Amino acid sequence: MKNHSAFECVKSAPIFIGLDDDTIKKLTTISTHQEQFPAGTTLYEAGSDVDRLLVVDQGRVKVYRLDEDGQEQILYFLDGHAVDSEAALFTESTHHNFAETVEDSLVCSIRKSDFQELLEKTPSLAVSIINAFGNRLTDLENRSARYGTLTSHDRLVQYLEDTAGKIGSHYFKLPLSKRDLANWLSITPETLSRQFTKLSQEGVIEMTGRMIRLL
Amino acid sequence: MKNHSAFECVKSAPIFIGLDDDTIKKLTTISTHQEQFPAGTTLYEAGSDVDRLLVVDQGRVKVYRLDEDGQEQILYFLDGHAVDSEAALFTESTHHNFAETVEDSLVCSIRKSDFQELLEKTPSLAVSIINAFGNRLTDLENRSARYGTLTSHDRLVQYLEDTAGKIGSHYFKLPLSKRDLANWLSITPETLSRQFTKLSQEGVIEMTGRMIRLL
DNA sequence: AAAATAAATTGATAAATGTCAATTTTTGGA
DNA sequence: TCCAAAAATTGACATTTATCAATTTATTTT
Repeated sequence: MKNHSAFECVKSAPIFIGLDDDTIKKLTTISTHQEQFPAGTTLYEAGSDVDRLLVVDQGRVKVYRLDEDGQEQILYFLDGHAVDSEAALFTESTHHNFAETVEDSLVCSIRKSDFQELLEKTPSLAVSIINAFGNRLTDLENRSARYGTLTSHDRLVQYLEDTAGKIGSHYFKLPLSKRDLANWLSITPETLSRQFTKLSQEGVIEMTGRMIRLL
Repeated sequence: MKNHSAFECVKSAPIFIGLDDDTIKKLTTISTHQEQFPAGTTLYEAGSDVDRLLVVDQGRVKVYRLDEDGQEQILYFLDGHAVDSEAALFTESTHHNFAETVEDSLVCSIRKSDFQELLEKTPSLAVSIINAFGNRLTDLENRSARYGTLTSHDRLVQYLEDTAGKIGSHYFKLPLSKRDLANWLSITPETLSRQFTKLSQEGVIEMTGRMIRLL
């Protein structure tokens, strides 16, 4: 795993896009250096204090919560250079969700208090964050609007098309286990498996293990 | 309909909670005075420019989009003193959604450019907005996490309990038409009707028209 | 590499939800 | 108040999806 500098880690985060290098440098000074976590590491748990802002430099982090039956409900994934705050960096004092790496990941973090202090001094930073939150909101709105009415078949097609678009190729490896994917699409693993079979029969995809080719 | 002053309209908006009166006054100076719209008025359409921030003082506004079949997908409602920005006040230049009053409503608005200017000068305003967006995000996350796996029966119960909680009474009038409610819960009106019948039989509610009593 | 564990698939069945059509109820103007 | 239009309800049926159980395939671990 390539080890970026803390500066690059912060600079490449979408939430900080558009900030001048001076501000980035200020952010870097208050950020911890990168830490490496193996897949399966819990980064925070429901009930723990929200004391820092996470920036995922490399890898993938799954944010989820547990329902009454102890069932995992995946809320979203953090990948690329995503920044997590659980949308609660300012109001909430405790986490409501769980965050766990699903791949080996590099993560740097910024302490909440340091961040708030800097924010008060740097309005352009605030605007960037509002933008980033706005984008997350838009994503979620899209998801709930589209996935709400679609059949499992169409939800899967949507997901595959979205993923191909993001990755920029029609041939890719599923970035999730099929279990997690089923959870993400709010269907059972059995139904997912059947829809994959159906899509193969329909000639929409070719699938070998976790590799998918969209036709 | 009671006609608040523009000051009260702005001050009571959750997004601006915690701001000192000076900042509120500044906001008031750049906000338009209240406008009254009858139910069914379209406030903006997909494709039009995002040029102002809406503050709903009284009434209810439905924000939705149209899918390929021309079907309405309700994204969220703005009521009480909610502020809409379509989460795109800074990044997007055009609306992706439609907004329509579902009750006679009082709305005041703030021009985008004026608002951005003030924001640059007033860090505490930015923090408030980040909080408000964060809350919206949390709401949406809760919705998609909870509603994704629940049956239509349980989704309806959840909704009724949430609504009773918000209104602060176990006896209330549905703030939506049953059509819109079905859409909101991602089920058909027929299924909704059957679930209402079932809840009545189970003794969970008493229903007369749009009046609901939660037992 | 073999054993142990977890993940994925498949089949049979039950439960939930959507669809279509007919009717009743409600709502909003003339 | 009455009438027309929209909304809500109900029934019969088709479709989708979940559930449970059994098996096969992957993935870890020793």
